[in-house]
Amino acid sequence: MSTSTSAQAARPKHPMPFVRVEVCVLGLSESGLQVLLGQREAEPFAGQWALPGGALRIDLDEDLDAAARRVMHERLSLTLPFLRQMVAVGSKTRDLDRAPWALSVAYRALVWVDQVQPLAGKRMSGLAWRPVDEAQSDHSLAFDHRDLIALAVRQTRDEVEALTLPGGFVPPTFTLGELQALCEQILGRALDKSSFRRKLHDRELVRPIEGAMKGGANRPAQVFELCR
Amino acid sequence: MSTSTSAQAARPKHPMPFVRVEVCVLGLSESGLQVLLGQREAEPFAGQWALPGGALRIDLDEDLDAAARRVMHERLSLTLPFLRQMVAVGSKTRDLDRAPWALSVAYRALVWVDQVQPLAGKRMSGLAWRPVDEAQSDHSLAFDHRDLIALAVRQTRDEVEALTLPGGFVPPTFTLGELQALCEQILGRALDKSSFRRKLHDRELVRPIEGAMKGGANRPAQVFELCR
DNA sequence: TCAAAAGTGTTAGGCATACACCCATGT
DNA sequence: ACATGGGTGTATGCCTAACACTTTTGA
Repeated sequence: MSTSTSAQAARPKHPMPFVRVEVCVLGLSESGLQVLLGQREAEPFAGQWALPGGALRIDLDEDLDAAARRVMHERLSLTLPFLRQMVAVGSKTRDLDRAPWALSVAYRALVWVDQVQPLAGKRMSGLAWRPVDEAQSDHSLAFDHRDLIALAVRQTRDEVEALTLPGGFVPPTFTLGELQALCEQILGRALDKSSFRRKLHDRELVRPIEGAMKGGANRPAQVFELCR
Repeated sequence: MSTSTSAQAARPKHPMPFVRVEVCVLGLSESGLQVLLGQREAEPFAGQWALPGGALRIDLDEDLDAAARRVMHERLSLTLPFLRQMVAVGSKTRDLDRAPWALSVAYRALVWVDQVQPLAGKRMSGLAWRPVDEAQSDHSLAFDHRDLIALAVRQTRDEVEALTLPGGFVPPTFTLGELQALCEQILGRALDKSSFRRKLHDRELVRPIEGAMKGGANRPAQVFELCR
Protein backbone atom coordinates (compact mmCIF):
# COMPACT_ATOMS: atom_id res chain seq x y z
CA MET A 1 0.00 0.00 0.00
CA SER A 2 2.88 2.31 0.75
CA THR A 3 3.89 4.65 -2.06
CA SER A 4 7.18 5.56 -0.48
CA THR A 5 10.10 5.06 -2.81
CA SER A 6 12.41 3.91 -0.07
CA ALA A 7 12.08 1.34 2.63
CA GLN A 8 15.18 2.47 4.43
CA ALA A 9 14.91 3.76 7.95
CA ALA A 10 14.16 7.38 8.40
CA ARG A 11 15.88 8.29 11.64
CA PRO A 12 13.07 8.70 14.15
CA LYS A 13 12.57 12.19 15.51
CA HIS A 14 12.51 10.95 19.09
CA PRO A 15 14.56 8.35 20.93
CA MET A 16 12.85 5.01 21.32
CA PRO A 17 12.61 2.74 24.36
CA PHE A 18 14.66 -0.35 25.07
CA VAL A 19 12.40 -3.21 23.95
CA ARG A 20 12.59 -6.74 25.31
CA VAL A 21 10.50 -9.88 25.32
CA GLU A 22 10.05 -12.01 28.45
CA VAL A 23 8.64 -15.50 28.40
CA CYS A 24 6.85 -17.25 31.21
CA VAL A 25 7.38 -20.93 30.42
CA LEU A 26 4.99 -23.13 32.36
CA GLY A 27 5.99 -26.76 32.75
CA LEU A 28 3.82 -29.77 33.32
CA SER A 29 4.92 -32.49 35.68
CA GLU A 30 3.38 -34.97 38.04
CA SER A 31 3.92 -32.56 40.90
CA GLY A 32 1.83 -29.74 39.44
CA LEU A 33 2.60 -26.71 37.31
CA GLN A 34 6.13 -25.40 37.32
CA VAL A 35 7.62 -22.16 36.02
CA LEU A 36 11.05 -21.71 34.47
CA LEU A 37 13.21 -19.13 36.23
CA GLY A 38 16.78 -17.99 35.92
CA GLN A 39 19.09 -16.19 38.28
CA ARG A 40 20.20 -12.82 36.98
CA GLU A 41 23.89 -12.01 36.74
CA ALA A 42 23.73 -8.35 35.79
CA GLU A 43 21.98 -5.30 37.12
CA PRO A 44 19.21 -4.58 37.62
CA PHE A 45 18.11 -7.18 40.16
CA ALA A 46 21.45 -9.02 40.00
CA GLY A 47 21.31 -12.31 41.86
CA GLN A 48 17.55 -12.41 41.92
CA TRP A 49 15.31 -14.82 40.07
CA ALA A 50 13.56 -13.72 36.91
CA LEU A 51 11.77 -14.97 33.84
CA PRO A 52 14.03 -15.66 30.88
CA GLY A 53 13.95 -13.01 28.17
CA GLY A 54 16.03 -10.97 25.81
CA ALA A 55 16.24 -7.81 23.77
CA LEU A 56 14.29 -7.40 20.57
CA ARG A 57 16.65 -7.50 17.60
CA ILE A 58 15.21 -5.61 14.66
CA ASP A 59 17.87 -7.12 12.40
CA LEU A 60 16.99 -10.70 13.35
CA ASP A 61 13.31 -10.77 14.26
CA GLU A 62 10.58 -10.64 11.66
CA ASP A 63 7.87 -9.83 14.19
CA LEU A 64 7.21 -9.95 17.94
CA ASP A 65 6.28 -13.62 18.02
CA ALA A 66 9.44 -14.48 16.14
CA ALA A 67 11.46 -12.49 18.64
CA ALA A 68 10.00 -14.51 21.49
CA ARG A 69 10.70 -17.75 19.65
CA ARG A 70 14.28 -16.73 18.92
CA VAL A 71 15.00 -15.65 22.47
CA MET A 72 13.68 -18.89 23.90
CA HIS A 73 15.41 -20.97 21.29
CA GLU A 74 18.71 -19.42 22.33
CA ARG A 75 18.01 -20.23 25.97
CA LEU A 76 16.43 -23.67 25.68
CA SER A 77 17.54 -24.99 22.28
CA LEU A 78 13.87 -25.74 21.85
CA THR A 79 11.17 -24.21 19.70
CA LEU A 80 8.24 -23.63 22.01
CA PRO A 81 5.15 -25.16 20.49
CA PHE A 82 2.65 -23.09 22.41
CA LEU A 83 3.43 -19.42 22.69
CA ARG A 84 0.97 -16.62 23.34
CA GLN A 85 1.38 -12.95 24.04
CA MET A 86 0.05 -11.76 27.37
CA VAL A 87 0.71 -8.06 27.76
CA ALA A 88 3.12 -5.24 27.17
CA VAL A 89 4.52 -3.32 30.12
CA GLY A 90 6.78 -0.33 30.00
CA SER A 91 7.82 2.75 31.91
CA LYS A 92 10.63 5.16 32.57
CA THR A 93 11.74 3.35 35.68
CA ARG A 94 11.47 -0.23 34.51
CA ASP A 95 15.14 -0.83 33.76
CA LEU A 96 17.09 2.22 34.79
CA ASP A 97 20.43 0.48 34.66
CA ARG A 98 20.20 -0.18 30.97
CA ALA A 99 17.88 2.44 29.52
CA PRO A 100 15.88 5.53 30.46
CA TRP A 101 12.73 3.88 29.17
CA ALA A 102 12.14 0.13 28.89
CA LEU A 103 9.31 -1.84 27.35
CA SER A 104 8.77 -5.58 27.78
CA VAL A 105 6.35 -7.70 25.79
CA ALA A 106 5.48 -10.71 27.93
CA TYR A 107 4.65 -14.13 26.51
CA ARG A 108 3.60 -17.41 28.02
CA ALA A 109 4.37 -20.95 26.88
CA LEU A 110 3.60 -24.48 27.98
CA VAL A 111 5.89 -27.51 27.81
CA TRP A 112 6.54 -30.80 29.56
CA VAL A 113 9.22 -30.32 32.19
CA ASP A 114 11.19 -33.28 30.89
CA GLN A 115 11.44 -31.67 27.45
CA VAL A 116 13.65 -28.97 28.90
CA GLN A 117 16.98 -29.69 30.50
CA PRO A 118 17.78 -26.62 32.58
CA LEU A 119 21.03 -25.20 31.30
CA ALA A 120 23.06 -22.08 31.80
CA GLY A 121 22.67 -19.31 29.28
CA LYS A 122 23.76 -15.83 28.52
CA ARG A 123 23.33 -13.45 31.41
CA MET A 124 21.64 -16.18 33.42
CA SER A 125 23.42 -18.51 35.78
CA GLY A 126 21.30 -21.47 34.92
CA LEU A 127 17.64 -22.14 34.77
CA ALA A 128 15.47 -23.98 37.23
CA TRP A 129 11.90 -25.17 37.53
CA ARG A 130 9.92 -23.81 40.45
CA PRO A 131 6.36 -24.72 41.45
CA VAL A 132 4.00 -21.94 40.38
CA ASP A 133 2.32 -21.71 43.76
CA GLU A 134 5.67 -21.02 45.32
CA ALA A 135 6.68 -18.50 42.64
CA GLN A 136 3.39 -16.65 42.89
CA SER A 137 4.00 -15.88 46.52
CA ASP A 138 7.69 -15.08 46.14
CA HIS A 139 8.12 -11.34 46.56
CA SER A 140 11.82 -11.46 45.78
CA LEU A 141 11.43 -12.01 42.04
CA ALA A 142 12.89 -9.40 39.73
CA PHE A 143 10.84 -6.65 38.05
CA ASP A 144 7.10 -7.39 38.05
CA HIS A 145 7.71 -11.00 37.14
CA ARG A 146 5.60 -12.31 39.99
CA ASP A 147 2.59 -10.56 38.45
CA LEU A 148 3.45 -11.91 35.02
CA ILE A 149 3.59 -15.46 36.36
CA ALA A 150 0.22 -15.04 38.03
CA LEU A 151 -1.20 -13.74 34.78
CA ALA A 152 0.21 -16.64 32.79
CA VAL A 153 -1.19 -19.20 35.20
CA ARG A 154 -4.60 -17.55 35.24
CA GLN A 155 -4.84 -17.28 31.45
CA THR A 156 -3.66 -20.84 30.90
CA ARG A 157 -6.11 -22.22 33.43
CA ASP A 158 -8.96 -20.17 32.01
CA GLU A 159 -8.25 -21.64 28.60
CA VAL A 160 -8.36 -25.15 29.96
CA GLU A 161 -11.55 -24.45 31.90
CA ALA A 162 -13.16 -23.24 28.71
CA LEU A 163 -11.74 -26.29 26.92
CA THR A 164 -10.05 -24.02 24.41
CA LEU A 165 -7.43 -26.71 24.10
CA PRO A 166 -3.96 -25.37 23.50
CA GLY A 167 -3.51 -26.44 19.91
CA GLY A 168 0.13 -27.22 19.31
CA PHE A 169 0.56 -28.37 22.83
CA VAL A 170 -1.81 -31.30 23.15
CA PRO A 171 -0.10 -34.31 21.53
CA PRO A 172 -1.44 -35.33 18.12
CA THR A 173 -3.09 -38.46 19.49
CA PHE A 174 -4.15 -39.31 23.01
CA THR A 175 -6.63 -41.25 25.06
CA LEU A 176 -9.35 -39.41 26.94
CA GLY A 177 -7.73 -40.43 30.20
CA GLU A 178 -4.46 -38.85 29.13
CA LEU A 179 -6.20 -35.65 28.03
CA GLN A 180 -8.07 -35.42 31.30
CA ALA A 181 -4.89 -35.99 33.30
CA LEU A 182 -3.25 -33.21 31.30
CA CYS A 183 -6.04 -30.76 32.08
CA GLU A 184 -6.02 -31.77 35.73
CA GLN A 185 -2.30 -31.09 36.00
CA ILE A 186 -2.76 -27.62 34.57
CA LEU A 187 -5.74 -26.82 36.76
CA GLY A 188 -4.30 -28.39 39.85
CA ARG A 189 -7.56 -30.12 40.72
CA ALA A 190 -9.53 -33.22 39.78
CA LEU A 191 -12.17 -33.20 37.07
CA ASP A 192 -15.25 -35.38 36.77
CA LYS A 193 -14.72 -37.99 34.10
CA SER A 194 -18.29 -38.09 32.88
CA SER A 195 -18.73 -34.33 32.60
CA PHE A 196 -15.36 -33.93 30.95
CA ARG A 197 -16.17 -36.48 28.26
CA ARG A 198 -19.65 -35.17 27.62
CA LYS A 199 -18.27 -31.69 27.04
CA LEU A 200 -15.69 -32.99 24.60
CA HIS A 201 -18.34 -34.96 22.76
CA ASP A 202 -21.03 -32.27 22.66
CA ARG A 203 -18.68 -29.60 21.37
CA GLU A 204 -17.13 -32.01 18.88
CA LEU A 205 -13.62 -31.21 20.08
CA VAL A 206 -12.17 -34.70 19.65
CA ARG A 207 -12.61 -37.49 17.13
CA PRO A 208 -11.90 -41.20 17.71
CA ILE A 209 -9.33 -42.78 15.42
CA GLU A 210 -10.88 -45.91 13.96
CA GLY A 211 -9.22 -49.07 15.17
CA ALA A 212 -6.52 -47.32 17.17
CA MET A 213 -6.41 -48.56 20.72
CA LYS A 214 -3.89 -48.11 23.47
CA GLY A 215 -3.43 -50.91 25.96
CA GLY A 216 -1.68 -50.87 29.29
CA ALA A 217 -2.02 -52.91 32.40
CA ASN A 218 -5.79 -52.74 32.11
CA ARG A 219 -8.62 -52.24 29.68
CA PRO A 220 -7.45 -50.78 26.35
CA ALA A 221 -8.51 -47.21 25.57
CA GLN A 222 -9.74 -45.64 22.35
CA VAL A 223 -7.22 -43.24 20.82
CA PHE A 224 -8.48 -39.77 19.81
CA GLU A 225 -7.27 -36.73 17.92
CA LEU A 226 -8.34 -33.09 18.00
CA CYS A 227 -11.00 -32.02 15.52
CA ARG A 228 -9.64 -29.69 12.83
CA MET B 1 16.79 -2.56 44.14
CA SER B 2 19.35 -1.58 41.55
CA THR B 3 22.87 -1.04 42.78
CA SER B 4 23.99 0.78 39.67
CA THR B 5 25.60 4.09 40.43
CA SER B 6 24.08 5.80 37.45
CA ALA B 7 20.58 5.91 36.12
CA GLN B 8 21.58 7.54 32.90
CA ALA B 9 21.00 5.78 29.61
CA ALA B 10 23.61 3.39 28.41
CA ARG B 11 23.43 3.57 24.66
CA PRO B 12 21.74 0.33 23.64
CA LYS B 13 23.85 -2.10 21.69
CA HIS B 14 21.16 -2.60 19.06
CA PRO B 15 18.80 -0.21 17.33
CA MET B 16 15.29 -0.21 18.72
CA PRO B 17 11.96 -0.23 16.92
CA PHE B 18 9.68 2.71 16.29
CA VAL B 19 7.08 2.45 19.08
CA ARG B 20 3.57 3.84 18.88
CA VAL B 21 0.29 3.55 20.73
CA GLU B 22 -3.02 3.25 18.90
CA VAL B 23 -6.37 3.69 20.59
CA CYS B 24 -9.65 2.18 19.54
CA VAL B 25 -12.21 4.54 21.02
CA LEU B 26 -15.67 3.00 21.12
CA GLY B 27 -18.58 5.40 21.39
CA LEU B 28 -22.02 4.82 22.81
CA SER B 29 -25.03 6.30 21.11
CA GLU B 30 -28.67 5.50 20.57
CA SER B 31 -27.77 4.00 17.21
CA GLY B 32 -25.40 1.37 18.55
CA LEU B 33 -21.66 1.22 19.10
CA GLN B 34 -19.46 3.57 17.09
CA VAL B 35 -15.72 3.70 16.58
CA LEU B 36 -13.59 6.80 16.20
CA LEU B 37 -11.58 6.92 12.98
CA GLY B 38 -9.39 9.50 11.30
CA GLN B 39 -8.25 9.92 7.75
CA ARG B 40 -4.50 9.66 7.38
CA GLU B 41 -2.60 12.46 5.68
CA ALA B 42 0.87 10.93 5.50
CA GLU B 43 2.28 7.66 4.27
CA PRO B 44 1.83 4.86 4.87
CA PHE B 45 -1.83 4.41 4.00
CA ALA B 46 -2.29 8.11 3.14
CA GLY B 47 -5.93 8.96 2.58
CA GLN B 48 -7.19 5.84 4.28
CA TRP B 49 -9.06 5.59 7.54
CA ALA B 50 -7.24 4.53 10.69
CA LEU B 51 -7.43 4.48 14.45
CA PRO B 52 -5.97 7.56 16.13
CA GLY B 53 -2.56 7.05 17.67
CA GLY B 54 0.85 8.53 18.12
CA ALA B 55 4.48 7.84 18.84
CA LEU B 56 5.67 6.94 22.30
CA ARG B 57 7.66 9.85 23.77
CA ILE B 58 10.12 8.62 26.34
CA ASP B 59 10.69 12.18 27.49
CA LEU B 60 7.00 12.84 28.12
CA ASP B 61 5.41 9.53 29.05
CA GLU B 62 5.86 7.93 32.43
CA ASP B 63 4.57 4.54 31.27
CA LEU B 64 2.57 2.95 28.45
CA ASP B 65 -0.83 3.84 29.86
CA ALA B 66 0.27 7.44 30.28
CA ALA B 67 1.43 7.48 26.68
CA ALA B 68 -2.00 6.37 25.50
CA ARG B 69 -3.67 8.98 27.70
CA ARG B 70 -1.40 11.74 26.40
CA VAL B 71 -1.87 10.81 22.75
CA MET B 72 -5.63 10.79 23.09
CA HIS B 73 -5.67 13.96 25.11
CA GLU B 74 -3.84 15.71 22.29
CA ARG B 75 -6.38 14.45 19.80
CA LEU B 76 -9.62 14.78 21.74
CA SER B 77 -8.85 17.29 24.50
CA LEU B 78 -10.39 14.70 26.73
CA THR B 79 -8.95 12.35 29.32
CA LEU B 80 -10.39 8.95 28.51
CA PRO B 81 -11.95 7.51 31.64
CA PHE B 82 -11.83 3.89 30.54
CA LEU B 83 -8.65 2.77 28.89
CA ARG B 84 -7.34 -0.78 28.64
CA GLN B 85 -4.48 -2.33 26.80
CA MET B 86 -5.40 -4.96 24.25
CA VAL B 87 -2.27 -6.23 22.56
CA ALA B 88 1.11 -5.33 21.13
CA VAL B 89 1.80 -5.90 17.46
CA GLY B 90 5.06 -5.35 15.68
CA SER B 91 7.08 -6.43 12.70
CA LYS B 92 9.67 -5.38 10.17
CA THR B 93 7.07 -4.52 7.58
CA ARG B 94 4.53 -2.74 9.71
CA ASP B 95 5.47 0.82 8.89
CA LEU B 96 8.19 0.76 6.25
CA ASP B 97 7.81 4.40 5.36
CA ARG B 98 8.84 5.56 8.76
CA ALA B 99 10.98 2.82 10.26
CA PRO B 100 12.51 -0.57 9.49
CA TRP B 101 10.75 -2.07 12.49
CA ALA B 102 7.56 -0.74 14.05
CA LEU B 103 5.75 -1.77 17.22
CA SER B 104 2.27 -0.60 18.18
CA VAL B 105 0.64 -1.09 21.56
CA ALA B 106 -3.11 -1.06 21.01
CA TYR B 107 -5.59 0.24 23.59
CA ARG B 108 -9.34 0.45 23.75
CA ALA B 109 -11.55 3.05 25.40
CA LEU B 110 -15.23 3.72 25.84
CA VAL B 111 -16.99 7.10 25.84
CA TRP B 112 -20.34 8.67 25.04
CA VAL B 113 -20.33 9.94 21.48
CA ASP B 114 -21.63 13.33 22.55
CA GLN B 115 -18.62 13.79 24.86
CA VAL B 116 -16.36 13.97 21.83
CA GLN B 117 -16.67 16.62 19.20
CA PRO B 118 -14.80 15.28 16.17
CA LEU B 119 -12.06 17.71 15.39
CA ALA B 120 -9.05 17.86 13.13
CA GLY B 121 -5.70 16.97 14.63
CA LYS B 122 -2.10 16.46 13.81
CA ARG B 123 -1.55 14.19 10.86
CA MET B 124 -5.27 13.45 10.69
CA SER B 125 -7.74 15.34 8.58
CA GLY B 126 -10.47 15.17 11.15
CA LEU B 127 -12.08 12.44 13.09
CA ALA B 128 -15.40 10.78 12.53
CA TRP B 129 -17.62 8.25 14.24
CA ARG B 130 -18.41 5.12 12.29
CA PRO B 131 -20.72 2.26 13.33
CA VAL B 132 -18.63 -0.68 14.49
CA ASP B 133 -20.48 -3.18 12.33
CA GLU B 134 -19.58 -1.13 9.29
CA ALA B 135 -15.95 -0.69 10.35
CA GLN B 136 -15.51 -4.38 11.10
CA SER B 137 -16.33 -5.26 7.52
CA ASP B 138 -14.36 -2.43 5.95
CA HIS B 139 -11.28 -3.91 4.32
CA SER B 140 -9.90 -0.53 3.34
CA LEU B 141 -8.78 0.47 6.82
CA ALA B 142 -5.08 1.17 7.35
CA PHE B 143 -2.67 -1.35 8.90
CA ASP B 144 -4.43 -4.13 10.78
CA HIS B 145 -6.86 -1.70 12.35
CA ARG B 146 -9.87 -3.68 11.26
CA ASP B 147 -8.64 -6.58 13.40
CA LEU B 148 -7.95 -4.25 16.31
CA ILE B 149 -11.49 -2.87 16.15
CA ALA B 150 -12.92 -6.38 16.14
CA LEU B 151 -10.79 -7.23 19.14
CA ALA B 152 -11.89 -4.13 21.02
CA VAL B 153 -15.56 -4.83 20.37
CA ARG B 154 -15.24 -8.45 21.40
CA GLN B 155 -13.36 -7.70 24.61
CA THR B 156 -15.72 -4.90 25.58
CA ARG B 157 -18.78 -7.03 24.97
CA ASP B 158 -17.29 -9.98 26.85
CA GLU B 159 -16.74 -7.72 29.83
CA VAL B 160 -20.33 -6.58 29.79
CA GLU B 161 -21.61 -10.13 29.37
CA ALA B 162 -19.60 -11.14 32.41
CA LEU B 163 -20.87 -8.01 34.19
CA THR B 164 -17.31 -6.93 34.85
CA LEU B 165 -18.62 -3.42 34.75
CA PRO B 166 -16.19 -0.93 33.25
CA GLY B 167 -15.25 0.96 36.38
CA GLY B 168 -14.51 4.54 35.48
CA PHE B 169 -16.99 4.45 32.67
CA VAL B 170 -20.28 3.73 34.38
CA PRO B 171 -21.47 7.04 35.87
CA PRO B 172 -21.09 7.35 39.64
CA THR B 173 -24.83 7.03 40.22
CA PHE B 174 -27.51 5.55 38.04
CA THR B 175 -30.83 3.78 38.03
CA LEU B 176 -31.01 0.13 37.13
CA GLY B 177 -32.90 1.03 33.99
CA GLU B 178 -30.11 3.34 32.90
CA LEU B 179 -27.48 0.70 33.61
CA GLN B 180 -29.39 -1.91 31.67
CA ALA B 181 -29.83 0.45 28.72
CA LEU B 182 -26.09 1.10 28.78
CA CYS B 183 -25.26 -2.61 28.65
CA GLU B 184 -27.80 -3.16 25.90
CA GLN B 185 -26.24 -0.44 23.78
CA ILE B 186 -22.82 -2.03 24.13
CA LEU B 187 -24.07 -5.51 23.40
CA GLY B 188 -26.41 -4.45 20.65
CA ARG B 189 -29.24 -6.63 21.94
CA ALA B 190 -31.97 -6.58 24.56
CA LEU B 191 -31.49 -8.04 28.03
CA ASP B 192 -34.06 -9.54 30.35
CA LYS B 193 -34.83 -7.10 33.14
CA SER B 194 -35.40 -9.69 35.83
CA SER B 195 -32.28 -11.73 35.10
CA PHE B 196 -30.17 -8.60 34.82
CA ARG B 197 -31.26 -7.37 38.22
CA ARG B 198 -30.93 -10.70 39.92
CA LYS B 199 -27.36 -11.01 38.70
CA LEU B 200 -26.50 -7.55 39.98
CA HIS B 201 -28.05 -8.35 43.33
CA ASP B 202 -26.61 -11.84 43.78
CA ARG B 203 -23.08 -10.74 42.97
CA GLU B 204 -23.42 -7.61 45.09
CA LEU B 205 -22.28 -5.37 42.26
CA VAL B 206 -24.51 -2.41 43.05
CA ARG B 207 -25.75 -0.75 46.21
CA PRO B 208 -28.88 1.41 46.56
CA ILE B 209 -28.31 4.95 47.81
CA GLU B 210 -30.65 5.51 50.72
CA GLY B 211 -33.33 8.05 49.98
CA ALA B 212 -32.04 8.92 46.53
CA MET B 213 -34.71 8.61 43.89
CA LYS B 214 -34.86 9.77 40.32
CA GLY B 215 -38.23 10.80 38.93
CA GLY B 216 -39.32 11.28 35.36
CA ALA B 217 -42.59 11.06 33.56
CA ASN B 218 -43.39 7.89 35.48
CA ARG B 219 -42.68 6.00 38.65
CA PRO B 220 -39.52 7.26 40.42
CA ALA B 221 -36.54 4.92 40.38
CA GLN B 222 -34.09 4.00 43.10
CA VAL B 223 -30.62 5.42 42.47
CA PHE B 224 -27.66 3.03 42.80
CA GLU B 225 -23.90 3.15 42.89
CA LEU B 226 -21.25 0.53 42.16
CA CYS B 227 -19.97 -1.50 45.07
CA ARG B 228 -16.34 -0.67 45.80
C1' DT C 1 -10.20 -63.11 41.71
C1' DC C 2 -8.70 -58.61 42.16
C1' DA C 3 -6.98 -54.02 41.01
C1' DA C 4 -7.15 -50.47 37.81
C1' DA C 5 -8.59 -47.80 34.26
C1' DA C 6 -12.21 -47.38 30.43
C1' DG C 7 -16.56 -46.08 29.51
C1' DT C 8 -21.84 -45.07 30.42
C1' DG C 9 -26.05 -43.71 32.74
C1' DT C 10 -28.82 -41.27 36.22
C1' DT C 11 -30.06 -37.83 39.48
C1' DA C 12 -30.22 -33.33 41.80
C1' DG C 13 -29.30 -28.59 41.95
C1' DG C 14 -27.96 -24.13 40.19
C1' DC C 15 -28.51 -20.72 36.83
C1' DA C 16 -30.56 -18.29 33.04
C1' DT C 17 -34.47 -17.28 30.05
C1' DA C 18 -38.88 -15.99 29.29
C1' DC C 19 -42.83 -14.21 30.79
C1' DA C 20 -46.46 -12.64 33.82
C1' DC C 21 -47.72 -9.59 36.96
C1' DC C 22 -48.16 -5.50 40.29
C1' DC C 23 -46.61 -0.52 41.48
C1' DA C 24 -46.20 4.42 41.11
C1' DT C 25 -46.27 8.49 38.63
C1' DG C 26 -47.35 12.19 34.93
C1' DT C 27 -50.49 13.35 31.47
C1' DA D 1 -58.03 6.15 32.67
C1' DC D 2 -53.90 4.99 30.56
C1' DA D 3 -49.26 4.88 29.04
C1' DT D 4 -44.68 4.29 30.76
C1' DG D 5 -41.05 2.61 33.08
C1' DG D 6 -39.91 0.60 37.92
C1' DG D 7 -39.83 -3.48 40.36
C1' DT D 8 -40.83 -8.60 41.67
C1' DG D 9 -42.20 -13.32 41.33
C1' DT D 10 -42.42 -17.87 38.95
C1' DA D 11 -42.03 -21.76 35.73
C1' DT D 12 -39.30 -24.01 32.38
C1' DG D 13 -35.27 -25.82 30.44
C1' DC D 14 -30.29 -26.34 30.14
C1' DC D 15 -25.98 -27.25 31.89
C1' DT D 16 -23.14 -29.20 35.29
C1' DA D 17 -21.35 -31.74 39.31
C1' DA D 18 -21.61 -35.82 41.67
C1' DC D 19 -21.70 -40.46 41.88
C1' DA D 20 -23.05 -45.09 40.86
C1' DC D 21 -22.41 -48.56 37.85
C1' DT D 22 -20.72 -51.88 34.19
C1' DT D 23 -16.80 -53.42 31.17
C1' DT D 24 -12.32 -55.07 29.98
C1' DT D 25 -7.86 -56.01 30.54
C1' DG D 26 -3.20 -57.66 33.09
C1' DA D 27 -1.45 -59.45 37.13
